[in-house]
Amino acid sequence: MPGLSAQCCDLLHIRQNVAANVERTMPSEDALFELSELFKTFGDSTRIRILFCLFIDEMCVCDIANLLGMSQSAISHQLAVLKRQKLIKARRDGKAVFYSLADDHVRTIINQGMDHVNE
Amino acid sequence: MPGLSAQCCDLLHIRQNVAANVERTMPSEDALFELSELFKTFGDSTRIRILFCLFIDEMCVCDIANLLGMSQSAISHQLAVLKRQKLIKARRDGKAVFYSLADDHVRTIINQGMDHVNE
DNA sequence: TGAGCATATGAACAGATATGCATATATTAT
DNA sequence: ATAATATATGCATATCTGTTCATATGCTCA
Repeated sequence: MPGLSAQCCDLLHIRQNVAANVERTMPSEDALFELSELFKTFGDSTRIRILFCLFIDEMCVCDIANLLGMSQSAISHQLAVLKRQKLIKARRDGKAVFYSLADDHVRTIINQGMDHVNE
Repeated sequence: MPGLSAQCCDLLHIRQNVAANVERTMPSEDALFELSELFKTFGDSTRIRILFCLFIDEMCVCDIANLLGMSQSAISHQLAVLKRQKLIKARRDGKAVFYSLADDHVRTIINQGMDHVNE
């Protein structure tokens, strides 16, 4: 097959249906972007530690900062990231803002990741 | 309570058991590192697209590069990242190296993420 | 052995990102 | 209103990361 294997091994051509299946099952560009953004959000140990705090109970910024031994600013920045991704929600009570998990999906995803790590 | 609320609201002190529960359930530093590294690996749309390819079938580097319209080098680098995380495995067949999913855990985690995105 | 193809890899660079610092906003109490 | 506290946010920066380019390695065939 001259011409077909110009810049690649021609093994793909042997299984043409594979390429079609990839095309069919590959999510849209938007979905791929959102998916990777979601995982990127989990891909930072500070944010993961924040989520483990919120697994226990809702907490204000300062509580989290104290528990994790980090600055208020660092925590607030990361809470903003988590909120932008709709993984957590905020509730103001006087001067304090209490953060909590947006839904239990978050817990499921993290636990799934933990399962993979623990083995 | 003078002294106790020096650098933070003292709300945490009201629920002392919360702090204890956080301590108890927070994974070790090593586990947190591995967990965030795992999610970090999923946090790139190129790597996710590679995984969606491998959901269909094992593939050589060049197949993937062609399917995704990216350079051989870029794909090879990302395959190395995925392999370092033990998410995929490699099998050499002559000049080609075929990559495939290491286990079905990968599929589960990605699907879980997709569920969260699709709603 | 040498040519050619598939893949791996190191260096460099551009773009992203987590944190600290300074400061703004919001709420409460005096 | 003023002060004090809790949080948010813009900017600067050091670090990390994805891609490209050039080249090395590994395999096959003539």
